[in-house]
Amino acid sequence: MPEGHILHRLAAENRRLFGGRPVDVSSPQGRFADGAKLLDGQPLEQAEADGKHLFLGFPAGWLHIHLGLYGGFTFGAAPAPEPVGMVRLRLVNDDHYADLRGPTTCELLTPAEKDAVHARLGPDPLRTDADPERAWQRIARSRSTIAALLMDQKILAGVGNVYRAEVLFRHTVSPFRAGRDLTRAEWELIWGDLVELMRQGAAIGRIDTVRPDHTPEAMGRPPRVDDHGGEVYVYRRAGRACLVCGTEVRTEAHAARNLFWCPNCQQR
DNA sequence: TCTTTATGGCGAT
DNA sequence: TCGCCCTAAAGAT
Repeated sequence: MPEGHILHRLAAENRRLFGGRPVDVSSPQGRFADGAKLLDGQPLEQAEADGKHLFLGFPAGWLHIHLGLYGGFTFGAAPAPEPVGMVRLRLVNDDHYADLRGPTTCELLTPAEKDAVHARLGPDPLRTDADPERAWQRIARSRSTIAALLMDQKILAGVGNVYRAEVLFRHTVSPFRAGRDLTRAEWELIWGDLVELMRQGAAIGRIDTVRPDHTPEAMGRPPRVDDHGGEVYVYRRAGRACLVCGTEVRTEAHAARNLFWCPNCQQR
């Protein structure tokens, strides 16, 4: 269930549980057996995220993990139980274990290869070294829709389908507007909002985007939590009433991903 | 016991 | 734009 905020949490969690001490590394499923053997018994020295990429630093190299659409970590207290299902990677020390299932990527990289991954990513709103100007330069010149641009990891790293839908709603921007038709002021508000929303998402571990004045409580409706565990305006709310104006929220496949928007609040 | 779905991304066409 | 890869859980039959 990974957008960028989750990866930053995972970096912190791995650092907290395994940082600075030797880790038993294995691949119960077998698909990462060779890499696991190289890392087994080494201390975890560093952990960081960039966009949706997670990097765990060991003396033998950087373990590069990308969760893809449905990869995920589970953590628990030692002793680790018998692996359940397809456990690609297992990290264990005296106190804790972590299981990784279903990642798109789980590989060992050299420092140069890791640099190459960073180089092909746009600025990540959750990183202090992010330069939003790099993203703006590309958006301002692009004929692609802002919906497609926000999801393009070369333009902006870490934003996924939920944050895309929600940040466009919050700024009443139609997903179908071309990047080059956005004003600089609109972009600056969107970027600033992403920084704030994703920081909060990283802090609490779920995506909440509904402003206090639009919560069900404030609107006099019964409380509600969406499927993904947070409160959102439009993501996966197709056919239901917009929390602001009551218009039916729409959905449509756009570049192979489901897009959600309010046709009244977000006019072209 | 199936089929579908998912907060991603890649390569082929 | 399409098919495909990774996996588990929910929904349909």
